[in-house]
Amino acid sequence: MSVTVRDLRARAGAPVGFMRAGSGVELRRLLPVQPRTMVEQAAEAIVAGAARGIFLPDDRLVEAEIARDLGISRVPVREALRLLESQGIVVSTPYKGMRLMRISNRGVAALMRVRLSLETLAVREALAQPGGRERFDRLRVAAAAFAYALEASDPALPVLAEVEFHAELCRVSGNPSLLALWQGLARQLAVVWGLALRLQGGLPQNEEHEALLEALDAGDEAGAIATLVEHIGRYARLDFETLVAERRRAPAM
Amino acid sequence: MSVTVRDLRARAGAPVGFMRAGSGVELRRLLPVQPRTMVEQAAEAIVAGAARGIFLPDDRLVEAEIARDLGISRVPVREALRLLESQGIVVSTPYKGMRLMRISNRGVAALMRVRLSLETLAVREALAQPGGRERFDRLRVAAAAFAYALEASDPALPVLAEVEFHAELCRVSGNPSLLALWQGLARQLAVVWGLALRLQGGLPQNEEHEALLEALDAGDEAGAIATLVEHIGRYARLDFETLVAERRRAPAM
DNA sequence: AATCAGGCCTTCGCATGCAATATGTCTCGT
DNA sequence: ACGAGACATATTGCATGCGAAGGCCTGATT
Repeated sequence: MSVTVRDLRARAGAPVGFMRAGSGVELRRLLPVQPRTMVEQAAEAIVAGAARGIFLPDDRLVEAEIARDLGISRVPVREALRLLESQGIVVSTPYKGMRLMRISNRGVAALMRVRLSLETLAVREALAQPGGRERFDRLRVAAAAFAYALEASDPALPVLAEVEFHAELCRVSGNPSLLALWQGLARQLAVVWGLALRLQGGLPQNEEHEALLEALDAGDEAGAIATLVEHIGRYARLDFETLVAERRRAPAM
Repeated sequence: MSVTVRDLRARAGAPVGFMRAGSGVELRRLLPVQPRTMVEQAAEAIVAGAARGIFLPDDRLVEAEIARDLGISRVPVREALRLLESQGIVVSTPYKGMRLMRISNRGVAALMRVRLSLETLAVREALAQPGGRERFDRLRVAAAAFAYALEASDPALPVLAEVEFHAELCRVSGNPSLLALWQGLARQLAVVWGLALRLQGGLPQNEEHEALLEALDAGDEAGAIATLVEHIGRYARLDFETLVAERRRAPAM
């Protein structure tokens, strides 16, 4: 039990956007420090817990339990859960509590189609943005970070880096609505990917990032989109349902 | 002040999904009644208030004030605001409070591009669904409801019906992720449309719904998407910034 | 033996209260 | 007069507590 506490707290320090400082605004030395409220930390801890397999899909998320583990009261936990609810990570039934999102193969496939649609738009708008190839520098940094994360011992790091790479793609599109929407999806993806962690072939390859970057540099919209289709389509072919079932039988795996 | 109370409470009864019972599952007589918590009602009341012009873009949303107006405590209001935050309707700065989303012409245009991307996917997936033309019956109902709402005295009704029509479009796509994402956008759209209420040309025309339905019936994907582009592009050409400025000078208008 | 009713227990929903932070104002010194 | 510092107020963030709804177990009844 106390392991869960440590785990959640530890993860809270390495959230989805863990590389924000590195890949973000490099020029401004002192980026404005925003006070991190319990709510955000709780939300990130819950997502991280799900991505880590501490919570499995369709598991019940008991407020009091999470609050105890995080060492805070139920109120910020509730708010965090609400936040996650409208992002589709948890589903709430009044007076019955919250559960982690269910994962079905159909659901993941549908999710990936939506995601592909958003990222296709991101590619189009990124290419339509003014500026030269230096627009994509941050994307290059993210790709490098991903390659680096692949070498790390922690299998969760590539997942985070992968999320960050695609977040950058949406960011360079210059469309704030697009980015916001994608951030919501990213958390769902983090949960899904958490399952596929140890699956060979589940992790994306760095070559695909490079290929995407090359197509972007060349202004090759169709090529970039084709790369995306391939890159994202990979996940839609995995069998998440049996993965969940296995994980439920052997939680330690 | 007590006007605000009444207004918010009244609107809480006619939320964005106000026609859910009518356009929803017709066959099952008794659809399961879910207890409506204060949080949902508060969220809908806030969105409705924004769509009504009670709150203008970038206005501060003081928890205690809203709680007083709604006659509830601050806790559910906070949760509602969190919910809206992750949908982009309000932006929160820790210890400084929540503000309603800002509206800029660029922002609306970007939002509309994202929306168009989602609805394009909706059309594609809806056409790919099995079944005959009866798949779109609910869409037809929504279109009829919109036509009916145009005749109503309340200028807010067509906006709600318009939202509902497009929500149906996403629903018939059979893609739950797509629908969920769109629902989040819908609330932003409700706020934006609230501004354009009295603008001639701001309201959509029913003919476009009919044209879309015809194209869908014919299985004409390109035609349907072209209609959507036209239909949605209409909004991107409005000048929301001066609209907000005018509204702020003459709130009673 | 199966079923249904009743009570208990868990958990959620919301209210109240206090601490923490920001902001406006006022005074004081230069 | 102008700016800096300190106080006062407004508002948010979080904790605690109580009532309410749902689930479960037990036991009585058919």
